[in-house]
Amino acid sequence: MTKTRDGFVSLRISKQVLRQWWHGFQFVGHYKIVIMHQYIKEFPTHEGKEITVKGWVANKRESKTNIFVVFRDGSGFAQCVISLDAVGEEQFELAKSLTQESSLALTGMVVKDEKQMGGYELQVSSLEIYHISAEYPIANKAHGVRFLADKRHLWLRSKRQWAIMRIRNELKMGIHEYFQNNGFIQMDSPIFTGSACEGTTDLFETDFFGEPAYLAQSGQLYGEAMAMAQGKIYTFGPTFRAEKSDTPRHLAEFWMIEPEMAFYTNEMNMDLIEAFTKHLINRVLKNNQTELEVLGRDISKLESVNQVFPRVKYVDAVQILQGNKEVNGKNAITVQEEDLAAAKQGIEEKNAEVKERETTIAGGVKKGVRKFNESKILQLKKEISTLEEQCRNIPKWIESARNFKDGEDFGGSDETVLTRVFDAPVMVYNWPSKIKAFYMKEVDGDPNYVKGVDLLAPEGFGEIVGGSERETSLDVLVRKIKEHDLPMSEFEWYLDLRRFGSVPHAGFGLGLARIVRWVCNLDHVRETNPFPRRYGRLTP
RNA sequence: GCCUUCAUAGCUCAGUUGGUUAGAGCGGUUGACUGUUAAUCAAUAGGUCCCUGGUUCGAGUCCAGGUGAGGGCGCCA
Repeated sequence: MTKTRDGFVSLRISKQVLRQWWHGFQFVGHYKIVIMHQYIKEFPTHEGKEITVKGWVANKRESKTNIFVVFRDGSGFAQCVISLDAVGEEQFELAKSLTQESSLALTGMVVKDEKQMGGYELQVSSLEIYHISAEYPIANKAHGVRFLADKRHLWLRSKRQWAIMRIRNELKMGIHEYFQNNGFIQMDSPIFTGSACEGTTDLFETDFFGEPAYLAQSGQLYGEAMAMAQGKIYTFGPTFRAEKSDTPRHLAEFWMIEPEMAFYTNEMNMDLIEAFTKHLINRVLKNNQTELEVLGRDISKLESVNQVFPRVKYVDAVQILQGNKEVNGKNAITVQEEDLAAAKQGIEEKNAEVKERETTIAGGVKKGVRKFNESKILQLKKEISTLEEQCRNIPKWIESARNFKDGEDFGGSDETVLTRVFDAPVMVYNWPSKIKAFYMKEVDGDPNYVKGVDLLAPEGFGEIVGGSERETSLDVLVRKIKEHDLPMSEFEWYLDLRRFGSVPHAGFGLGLARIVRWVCNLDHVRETNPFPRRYGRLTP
């Protein structure tokens, strides 16, 4: 029982229980009874009971005396059976008028049925329609990415998108849980920044009371200030990059998590990254089994996080990438050549199957058999075109990896080639100073390298975390700001952190979209955000 | 910005060496069917073949330019 705002006491109660209690129930004082509906996710606890659920029609199949509604209520999907006998003619006629995405309340008995997703179905005794949906544009079949992106506000209702958003939510909960349980304080870094430290080309400019202001690309420097006050902190907020990056890994607006820890070395930083990542993935594995199943995710690939993450120095990673150094008997270049050969063979096999199925159809078969073969052929052709794209790309990747110049940053394909030789996520550390940011601490005795670390996800997903130990010396920092040709005046407040009790500290940044993409095995980050903002897409 | 593939019904796609009246499935509508899993079966409506120009007796199909999209790369505290 909970007290409502108007001073009444509300009581969660089902219709059936209410009916049982009705005669013996005494109204004493100011009580109000609120009849609550239930949720599909709770079906197991309602087995054998009559309950009401409220939601939408995801799909409908109809026969003379039965209507099967695949019903969704946000908490899950379940089949609801409306039979003529149970609801009577009038309500059955009403049910016939239901279209995809019509909204309604269904009352009925929860019954176990192993064939159903979730293991239960609802045998409906009555229904109440809220709204009959107009013709719904998204059918229960394949659509193109452009069409779906235009219909994002509706696409979110699809089972696959439902699963992704739930996993995204679980990851966010896991992030807060991990940090809160480990002594971190969450801080909110500013979104408006007044200074354009490194030029304005990658920044979104806005008008701040007549002054130019820019949307934040990172909260890290502010996080460092807060870490000097609170010890261990993390930011969790939106960041904005105006780069014209049209790749499956980039968004113009994305959510970033940036922990910063006083008295942490890069070693400790890497330990944290590893423990943190393990926590997140294991939490999803435990709590999102249904969602992972909807996505068809290979669980064993995610379970690989429970191994020790390999830690590879940049110089060794370069050797591995160029094919000069093997990992567990695997050569990066050879693995790519094998992938290429496998793709070519796959194309041949699939082409042969297409021909075989076309011959079957040409022979004259029943409509059902023909349709089955036709849809198979369509699917095969799609798979073939994916493989053909691989055949075009892999040789370029091999070329790029072989000719990789020591001292440069890894490109998207280089990360893919590198991670293919590892089963677990891999950490690359001690990067060349030239390609990394000014605030990274130089490796002791070798100023050509800095104590930075990138976490690369397996299966070709690439960088999801970037971090480093921060430079502590005022003199070195001043020198580096000059070397990077940055405006010293903008960093005066940041340099104060090195003037007043400077300490060793480290931190990292995690892109939420990137980890969602990896966990859900998505081709593109555009599916990771409810309404993604990226180069070439601002609506809906 | 570069490379590459593509643009045909509301959606996903066929459309042969250029040939006369433009094809299927899904979705919509109507009807049939006692348990379906993207149900099935029968019927029905639905088209500026992206745009502009060219070659040709004839262009959805060939050529040139444009526009838009997919994939790869680049850019990328």
